[in-house]
Amino acid sequence: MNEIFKALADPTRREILRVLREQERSAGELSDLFPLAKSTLSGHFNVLKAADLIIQDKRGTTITYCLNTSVFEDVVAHLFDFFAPRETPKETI
Amino acid sequence: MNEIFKALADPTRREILRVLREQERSAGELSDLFPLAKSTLSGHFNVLKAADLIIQDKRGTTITYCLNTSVFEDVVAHLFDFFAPRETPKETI
DNA sequence: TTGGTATTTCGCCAATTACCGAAATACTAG
DNA sequence: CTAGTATTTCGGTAATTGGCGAAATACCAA
Repeated sequence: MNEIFKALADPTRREILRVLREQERSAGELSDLFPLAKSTLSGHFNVLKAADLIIQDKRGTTITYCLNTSVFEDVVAHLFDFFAPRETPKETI
Repeated sequence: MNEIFKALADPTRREILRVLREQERSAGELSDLFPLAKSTLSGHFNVLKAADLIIQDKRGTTITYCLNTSVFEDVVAHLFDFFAPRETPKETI
């Protein structure tokens, strides 16, 4: 979970996730949307992959990334770790 | 919102929030719970304060910190920015 | 005012991070 | 195999970050 929060700390990576929320895109398409070097974007993809926030799909020389929404609940659950009211434990009964 | 995600990126700060979720505590009490220099903890409090994640209450020489749960919904809402299914826009109608 | 306690600020350091351009890798049509 | 495209890896840099100890600040009882 630390990886996820670390990944979300960077605004560019959050923007990448926002874009992928609309639809999956190739590395090239993503790089066209950001004023950054392709190598930089590649590094960001690695961080997001390591955090399981995106999924990579290789087709020939093209790599497509899509959002991994299944981690969403995990993130929210962990947010409850420090944001939920103290009465939460009882309410779960 | 960038401040919040930046604040949440550090495990120590997340732990601080977890502790404050149980109950508010003074800077000294918090520092007793972490194997870190008081100055380091003070730095962490500053980050959390800047992100509006905690609220500071001064009483004499004692400073008490408590969790600011009102930002929780904001955080979750922003999580929807990149995690919500693409159908969300319609469902909000 | 002094001394003691509570806490923050400051200066320094090592590690990490985001960014870049060049080089390398992966793939494929011709 | 070659050339071209797609993408990543690599090495370098500047900025940021988390940690520390010392100094400074804030407060208050005596």
